Amino acid sequence: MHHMKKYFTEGLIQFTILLSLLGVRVDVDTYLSGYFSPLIETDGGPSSAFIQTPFHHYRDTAAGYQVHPKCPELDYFFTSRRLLNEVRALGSPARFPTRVSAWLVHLVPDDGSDAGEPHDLSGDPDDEEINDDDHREEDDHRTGEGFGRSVSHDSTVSRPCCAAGELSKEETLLNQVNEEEEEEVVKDERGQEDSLNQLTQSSTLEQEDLLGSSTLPPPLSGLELPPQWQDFLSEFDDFDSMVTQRMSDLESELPNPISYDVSLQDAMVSRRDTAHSRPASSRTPLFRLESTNSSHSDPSQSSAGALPSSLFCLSGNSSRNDTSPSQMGGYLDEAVFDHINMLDLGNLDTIDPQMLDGREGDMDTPWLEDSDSGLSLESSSRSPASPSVSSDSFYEDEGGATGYSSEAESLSSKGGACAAAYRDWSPVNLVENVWHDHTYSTPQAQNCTSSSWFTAIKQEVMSEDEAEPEEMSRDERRVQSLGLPFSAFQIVNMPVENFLELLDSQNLSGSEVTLLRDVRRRGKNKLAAQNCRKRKLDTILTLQGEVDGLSVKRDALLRQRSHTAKALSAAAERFETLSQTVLSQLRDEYGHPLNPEHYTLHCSANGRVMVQPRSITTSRTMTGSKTMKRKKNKKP
DNA sequence: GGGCGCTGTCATCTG
DNA sequence: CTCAGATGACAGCGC
Repeated sequence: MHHMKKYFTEGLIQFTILLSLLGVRVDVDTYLSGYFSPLIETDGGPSSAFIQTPFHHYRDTAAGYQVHPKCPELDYFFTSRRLLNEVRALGSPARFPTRVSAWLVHLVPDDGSDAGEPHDLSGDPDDEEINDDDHREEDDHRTGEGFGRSVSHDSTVSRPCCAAGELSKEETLLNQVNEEEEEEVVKDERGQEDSLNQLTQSSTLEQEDLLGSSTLPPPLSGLELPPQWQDFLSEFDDFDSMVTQRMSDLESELPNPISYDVSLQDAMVSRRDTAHSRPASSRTPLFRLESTNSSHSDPSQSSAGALPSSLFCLSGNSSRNDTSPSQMGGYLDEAVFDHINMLDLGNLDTIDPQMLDGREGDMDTPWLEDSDSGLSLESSSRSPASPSVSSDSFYEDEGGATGYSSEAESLSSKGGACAAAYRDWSPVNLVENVWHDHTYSTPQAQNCTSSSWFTAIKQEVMSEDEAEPEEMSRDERRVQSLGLPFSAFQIVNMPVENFLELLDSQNLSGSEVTLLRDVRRRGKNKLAAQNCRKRKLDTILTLQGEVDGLSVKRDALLRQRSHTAKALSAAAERFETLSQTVLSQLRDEYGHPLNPEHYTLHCSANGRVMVQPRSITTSRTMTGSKTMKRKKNKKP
């Protein structure tokens, strides 16, 4: 019945696709809701694909396990789904290039050779999940096997032209894989999982082994033992295992010495979140991912409607339309996003969403907001073309700085005037990112010619004059008193060549030149001082975190030492009790019971247990101590 | 009024 | 040498 429904559904989809190609829209969601994920028709015309928008549903049916893989009419469906998979794979930059290059090349007509037997991959849903999950996880490591398998599942759609020979062989082989082999694969994967689990448990086992090896020696050997000895030795074994168990308990009782490991960035993020009330939508992990992608992607590509830009559209809609979290989770793969967010790129969420949408920022954003001198903190690292801005800086710098780098890069790549780039700097972003920014580059207009720069700045000043004047600093007033069409902020942040050109072109006197130089120097130094202080605070916080972590670790070690000492004391006490019990049951050559005060049990290194007079051990200990003392005396 | 934190500024060093 | 950045020290200001 299940297969009949599947085939009927496939026929329905085929018919629907044909109708859609003719321009007739058919809603099959009502039927497919219980079988496929809802199909949403895109507006891209006949070439558009049916997209299973909820990625989680899509993931559950990934690789066509529940869809008949041999329906050529489903090419678009599979292609779109594969592309969506690639979009989702954007979370892992290492995966994306390989698989996209394999899928976007050309379409090979189906020769029917592999259309005979569909893979019976839809039989066991558990296997599907395992295959799907493992496939995604193993892509990073087992590119050959994982890729081959993925190709085999979608072999009716298209074939990768790169490494075609190899893949086609694998494909042919894999098409002949029967159900048993699939089960074996699943078993192997489960075995790998088990091995992984074993690996994760290995450390624990090693610890237990170490603890076990540290216990008392094995039972008596080489002695003729009476029945009482056998009982004693069995009890001794129990004691041995008890000590081991106790040590294991101690290990389990001990908490993780480092109960938390909060990075400075996390601390800064949490601090920022509490200190600034930003819209929640702009701080969601969803938005982080897209910011990350935007940083990775070439602006030209993103503007050309590449995959990242489509993500931006998702972002914009979701953030603007008040999408519920569940809906967000339905549209995007949190697993991928979490993976991305773990890449120390979380602070990219502070990029203005309007920037990501390619829209112009707030044109009336005042630069001089919170500084009485007019040289706002936000000016730091807000250059549209700072010398440090490069695509490589994304990987080298810390997140906040990188976010600005990408932002500035996108701005400069738009080819707009530098003034427009200045206007697009939202001061709010820097206020939040200053905790992450350790480059603290100053804004500069590197890519602008001098004339265009002056023009842009003058236009900006004109627009700025229309805005309400903030409380001006001394330097700001001094600059304005000179009648220059520049603010102190601009004088501070303009490139040095532009500044020199300004000094030459304005026919300034010596004192005026000195004043402008001082204004520029003070402004830069002010920013430097702010950055320096923040850096110092970061260092203090980092060190404080390290101190806290080390303190926790020290406490755990002290507790562990206490527990170990107690266990050792208990073991010694137990050993003494057992020794007395054994000695009381032993007889000397005259049949007299051994006095426990005069004899003791000695456990040798080879596992033998011998009865020795206490005087011998005492004398041995004495001689040993004397030898040690002699050696110590000889050393100096 | 003194303490404290923040901020701007200066001097100096470094790259 | 110039410039930019970093940093210690100091002063002013507000709480």
